[in-house]
Formats: sequence, structure tokens, C-alpha cells
Amino acid sequence: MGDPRGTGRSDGRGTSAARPKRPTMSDVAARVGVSQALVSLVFRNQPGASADTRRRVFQAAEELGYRPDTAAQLLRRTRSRQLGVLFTMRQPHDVGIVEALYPAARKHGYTLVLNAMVDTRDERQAMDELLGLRCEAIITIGTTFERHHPATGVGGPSIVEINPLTRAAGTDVVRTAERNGIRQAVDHLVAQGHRAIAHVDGGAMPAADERRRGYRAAMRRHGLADHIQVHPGDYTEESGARAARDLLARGELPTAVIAGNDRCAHGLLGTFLRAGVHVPEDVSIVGYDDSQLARLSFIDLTSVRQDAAEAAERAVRAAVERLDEGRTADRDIVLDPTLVVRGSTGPARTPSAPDGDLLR
Amino acid sequence: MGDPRGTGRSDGRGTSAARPKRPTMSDVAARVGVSQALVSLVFRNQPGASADTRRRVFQAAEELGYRPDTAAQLLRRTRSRQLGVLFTMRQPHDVGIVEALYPAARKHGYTLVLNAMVDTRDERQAMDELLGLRCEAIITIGTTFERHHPATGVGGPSIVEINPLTRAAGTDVVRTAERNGIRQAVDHLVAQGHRAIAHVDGGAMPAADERRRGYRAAMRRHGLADHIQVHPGDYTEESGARAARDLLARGELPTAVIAGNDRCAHGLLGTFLRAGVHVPEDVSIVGYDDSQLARLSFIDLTSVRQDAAEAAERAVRAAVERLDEGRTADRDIVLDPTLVVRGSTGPARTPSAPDGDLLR
DNA sequence: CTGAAAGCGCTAACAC
DNA sequence: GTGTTAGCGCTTTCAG
Repeated sequence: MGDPRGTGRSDGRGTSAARPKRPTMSDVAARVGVSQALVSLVFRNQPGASADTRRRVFQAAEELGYRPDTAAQLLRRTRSRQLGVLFTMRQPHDVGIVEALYPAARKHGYTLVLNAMVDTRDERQAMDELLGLRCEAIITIGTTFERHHPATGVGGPSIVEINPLTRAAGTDVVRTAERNGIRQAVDHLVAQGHRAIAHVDGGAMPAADERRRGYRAAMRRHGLADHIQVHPGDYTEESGARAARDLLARGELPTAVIAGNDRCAHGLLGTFLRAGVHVPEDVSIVGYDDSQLARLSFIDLTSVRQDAAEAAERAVRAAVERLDEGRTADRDIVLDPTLVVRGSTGPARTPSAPDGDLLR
Repeated sequence: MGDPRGTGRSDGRGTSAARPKRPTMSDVAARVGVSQALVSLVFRNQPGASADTRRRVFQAAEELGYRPDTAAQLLRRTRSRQLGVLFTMRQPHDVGIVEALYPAARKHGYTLVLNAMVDTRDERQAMDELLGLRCEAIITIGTTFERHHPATGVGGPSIVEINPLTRAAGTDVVRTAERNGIRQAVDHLVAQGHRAIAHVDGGAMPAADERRRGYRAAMRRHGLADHIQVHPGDYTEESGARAARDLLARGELPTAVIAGNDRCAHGLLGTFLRAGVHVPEDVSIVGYDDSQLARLSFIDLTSVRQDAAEAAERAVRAAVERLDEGRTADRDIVLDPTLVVRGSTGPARTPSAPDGDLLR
């Protein structure tokens, strides 16, 4: 049963036994005494083999250490049933979506192929890898899809974008009703007596534009147009910290700040606390994403929640509709977020309290 | 040359034109008027084709939108030159390593196949996927490698473990000299006059054991055995927060705390700040990993740095040595960490100051 | 229920 | 320089 090629082959593999060839379906078939095609059938759970044969096939496979070869399957199969995922690992919310994609894909009989976008590899290259692996659809998360990618044309893969930077034609989009989320945040703050509510935005990052607009609209609707105050940011902690320092330097703090996302809120919170500004007594802070960060006991951030599991499920559904159900029209799927109220927001400082009093 | 199946086929693909077959090498060859093998040669950058032919091949490929099929390459090639990566996305330091693996692998002519371990997919299943894709080696990051995996035997893939939970025979390990790192932290604190130095450990997490031991050893070496104080933790923010609350409840704070990792340190820091305990005036805090977290301006954590890029490079090197250079003996690669001093550590409170004074 | 045969798109070894 | 040939390990179709 052992590898008969013997030792000492000068194949550059050193002195250990020559690497035994990995067993194939034919090896399993030979061992059981059936045809290779039948083994294939058994492994695919197709009808056409007796219960006893199945048992013997599995046992032989086990004994041989057989493992189906994905490359061969992929090559021969009509459909790959693979979904490519383009993501970055830097935004915590994106990580949650990636995790949620696994069960969603499996539920529909698809497999995931992950491809991280890091600085050194551009989206184009990552896409190429995914397409080379015959992915039938690509799901991008929070990235700006390069719409002029050569593969985008007719016959190319379906593209589903989760929280894209800009919407491209010919793709499905799963996004959050950002304005709705921000509106809930503003409503909540106004109900607590806040009027001077600032916003630290996300600059050119995904959804930042909508959030900024939503903030402005909500403020106006409450008659607080005069209090509109947008600070530049980019969804990072440091941008929140910078905004906090600006605010502190200016000596007049708003009573509440809505951050572009949780990381930014974290920067605001941390910087305020370091400066002796109490949250929420002096300033209320609202985040966005309801990430793990927001839930930490010592951060305890009121935040706008986007359900990662639902976004993942909807994205997979969208791909399945195109792939298996013949849909061709673009879909725009908008998910409603909900505000999760935690300890970082509270009643506004009484208007009568002099602002200067605040930096004790 | 076009798909002659025409429109209106009731193949469940809706009314759009029938999905055009993806072009193959033969299509490119036909268009140029050369053999398919020659096209293959051109794409592999092998000698044997004239400059003019190369140009025409690339042009035809471009026009056709041709893209090499990875499955077919993988199937036919002798070597896959693929490295599988098993990782979790929950530890920031691990994310840094994954990112650093891309350039390291490319440098040695290898491609990465990522596989995230999330709650719903166990390591075994993730491994199987990687092996099905013909990965020649598996690099695991911060996970406990299941040593009884059936593929582990002779002829299986090489395994390289980065910061594993426990070391398994038959694998290469890239790890940090944890004791060294902790010793540097203790030395630094002692030099600043600290004596009551506590440690919040990482429980059963990777490397936690070594760090705990290193802490005890370093304390003893400084004659501070009486001050040894280990609090249970698990590398999460909440475990740091819990330790901080315990410490506060006990009414007597050490002058410094060495956390099991940065996330834990973050929990300590945040909880202390919330409670009005100043860092580093009242308590110094040291983290571990020197993650992005540690570098944030409002966290500014003294931390033990493990170089992610070096760990990644060494891991790939280890795989390459086995795969391309015939090494068969196990390697244990130990990387020396360095302490990065930032603002979370400072001189110890003067011993004369009554402890009770501390919670102002 | 089982088997034989024909490839999927490409690479590698060889002939021209 | 270029073309020919023979598969890689599997799925799929068609005959028993």
C-alpha cells in the first residue's frame, strides 16, 4: 500500500520518502472495485448507488485519505457555484459582513472565495484572481467598484456591491438607508434637548455623502439649520480625535456630536475623556455601525446599527436571483438601520450653563 | 466564433443574450493564427516565441477579453504554487500578518488562498477547502492547529504556524520570544520606579502561557516576587475592563499593569479613565502587539512590538524551504520583539503617597 | 443500479 | 521558433 517508488530519489525532496501521489477517485474506485464514475456519483450525493456501495466508497476514501480535487471539479463542472468576495479588513463592520456571508452562501449552495484588498494589491488584480477562479458573481464590500473593469461587460460575472462608494450601472446594490439612520440619531438627540449637534463626516468614504446629507436634512427639519456644523473626517479614530481637538480648541463645544462611524466616535470619545470632558454629561456622542467597539462596556456607544447578517443574506440572494433565477434587471436593496441607544448619549447640558464652565 | 445558440433559449437565463462562452486559449490562438500551445507559452513568459508573436497574442487576448483559467492551470500544472492561509479576523495583529503575507508570497512566486475561520466553520473544514485547492503549504495564524487532521501525515502539505497555541510536531513554527518581550516591559517599568506590577493574562489563548511565565520570571529576577499578581483574562477588551474593575473594587491599585495584549490594555485604560484614574500618573499600562490601537493618539500605549511583516516573511520562507529547497527537519523560528515606549507608562507614584488618595 | 467514454482549458514534453 | 500530443482529476452523457 505504501509508495513503492522507494527512497533516495534525487528529486530535490530530500531524504524523506518521495511525496506519495495524492489519491484520486480512480484509486478509490479501484479499491472498492467499482467504476470511477460511480465514486463521483456517490461523492456528489446523487441517486444511483446502493446504500452498501456508498458505504464502501466512503470507507475506501477514508482509508486512502482521499479528498476531492477542487481544481478538477471546477474545470469540469458546468457551474462553479462560487462567489468571490472583495473586502478590506480595516473596517470592523466589513469583517462582520464577511463572516455572515459564509452561512448565507452555504444556505444557497454556494462557496466563498475571499480576496483581501490590501495596499499592495489593487482591486483590479484581486478581481482578476476571482474571475480566474470562475466565480459566478462578485460581492464587494465597502469599496469603490472599478466600473471600467474589462470583465464588467455582457457575459461577465454578476456584481453585488454592499455599501459601495458610488453606484454603478449593471450591478446590484445592498445598502443602508443612511439618511434614515442619521435622522434617528438626530431625533433621539433633539428629544433629549440637544440643539447644537455637530457631525464629523466620512469624507469620500462609502456612504459618507449620504450620511452628511441626512444630517443636514434632519437638522433643517428640526429647525436647527443654524446649528449645522460639519467637520471633515475619514472614518478613522484619528479623524475623530482631530475633530475633538478642534472643537476643544475653539472653546465652545456642541452638546452632541454624530460621528461618521464608530471608529470616528471612538476617537472623539477617547480624546474628550482625556481632556476631562465628560460623556455624556458634557457632550453626547453617537456612532454608526454598532460595531463590537460600540458595545464595549467602557465605550458604550449609542450607535446606528446596520445588520451585517441581513446585508450578507440579501447580497447572496441578489446574486442567486441573477444566477439561478434569471433576473437581469438591476436591484437596489435598501436596508433600514436602527438606532441602538447606549450610555454615550444623555440629556443636553442646560442651556443656561455657561459654556466656559465645561472644561473643569 | 460567436455563440450560435441564438436568443430565446429557455435556459433560465432570461431574455438577455445567452451568456457568451468565455474565451479560451484556443480562441486566442485561432484569432492570431498560431497553435494553442504557443499562446500558453507566451502567457507564461517562457522563451520560444518571437517578440512579434507575443505582441499579437496579447492583443488578441485583449480584444477577446481572454483571461487564463485558474482551475485548468491548477489541474495541469505540476505545482500549484499556492499557499493556504487560515486566520481569524478578530485579532488586529493577525490582520496585519495576513496583509504582510501577500507581498511575501509574491516575492517567492507563490499565491495566497485565504480562508477565514469563523464560528460556523471549524478549522477542519477550512483546511479541507484549502487542500482541495491544492495548496502546497498551509500557514495558520494564531490558531490551535488540529494535529490529528488526516492530511497531516506524510505526503500532506507543509504546515507553518505563526504564533500557535501549542506546538505540534511536524510543523514549522514562527513565534515571538514572548518572555523576552515581557521582560523588556518589566525592566522598563522597574526602571521607572515601579514595584507593584500586575499582569492580566490571556488565559488559554496563543502565547498567553509564555507571557505569564515571562512576567513571573522577570518579576522574580528583580526581587519582586512578592508583588506578583496575575489576573485572568482572554485577550479581549472586556477582560481588561473586568480586571480594572476588580482592581478598583479592591481599593488598592498596583502602580503598573502589563496586559496580555493591546485589546486587553485598551479595556484597562478605558475603564480606568472612566473611573477617574489617570494614566500614567496613577497607573502605568503596557500592552502587547503594538497594534494600530496602541498608536492612536488618545490611547498612546506603550506596547511590545511584534513585527508582522517579519513574521509573514519568515513563515513564507519556511514554507519555501520545505517546498523548493528540500528541507525536512522542523524549524522553530523565534523573533525578538521590541518595546515601544509611548505615553501610557511613566514614573511610579511616589511610594509615600497613600493609596487611598488615588481615587480623587 | 453500474460502466464506458468524452472532454473541461490548460501545461509540459517533445517533434518539426 | 512553432506545432503536436498527451493527459491533469473530475463531471456528464449515454449505454448497458
